[in-house]
Amino acid sequence: MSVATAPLPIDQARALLKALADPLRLQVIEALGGGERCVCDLTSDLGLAQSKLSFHLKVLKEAGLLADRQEGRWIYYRLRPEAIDDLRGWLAGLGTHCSKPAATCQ
Amino acid sequence: MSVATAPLPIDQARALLKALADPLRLQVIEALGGGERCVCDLTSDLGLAQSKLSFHLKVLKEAGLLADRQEGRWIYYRLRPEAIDDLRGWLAGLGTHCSKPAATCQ
DNA sequence: AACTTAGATCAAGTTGGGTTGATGGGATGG
DNA sequence: CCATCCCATCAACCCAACTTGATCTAAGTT
Repeated sequence: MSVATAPLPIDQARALLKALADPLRLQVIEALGGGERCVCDLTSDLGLAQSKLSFHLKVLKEAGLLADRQEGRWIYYRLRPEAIDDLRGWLAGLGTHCSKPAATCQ
Repeated sequence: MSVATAPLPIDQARALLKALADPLRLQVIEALGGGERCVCDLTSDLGLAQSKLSFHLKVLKEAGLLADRQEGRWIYYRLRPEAIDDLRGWLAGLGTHCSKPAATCQ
């Protein structure tokens, strides 16, 4: 069983959504969905300019979606599934009361 | 119990994320989380210019996050929780294999 | 120490997308 | 009809964020 996470503040939810809402970053996320990778592998797999990938990795990391570690001169990035779970939990709260009928305008 | 939804194509996931990744649209989503509302109420509740709200409602609707209906001269918008569930399901698939260790670079 | 490689950072250029104000169009009421 | 209200649409403007190419730093190598 999973531990219930505290409800995400809306600003943090938005930061996660914004970080994910980029086609290139989603490719990175999907690539890392298969496991930890070093930057050089991501660069060649996705066919990206090095500075471009570095820019997007930073965005994802600052949003809390990625973690990294250094080993020699290589840096390995991995997903932080907690961040994704937090966002999923936040999204779950949205639809719960939405079927309440509107007060009729007049 | 809920019916299992087909896995979302990545482009559609991105469209949903992009639509949600805006502070104003998130306010709209939250407001509609409480139930259906007409545009005039949303305009006054959120203190928005009418054309601005209309623009964002269109974005959300085209992403599949909102549905609307007309009644006289008023138009009521409501959340489509299926869209949110689809996105949640897509996010759930991301973290499942991400703990696989990286192949060591050398 | 000099060189090479992995990756981050920076400045300049470009653009997608949000904002603003005005106009258009359908529905109701007088 | 004519006026009014609700909402969508359009054009012009503006800006945050992405891209590009160059430079910088740190770790290894010789």
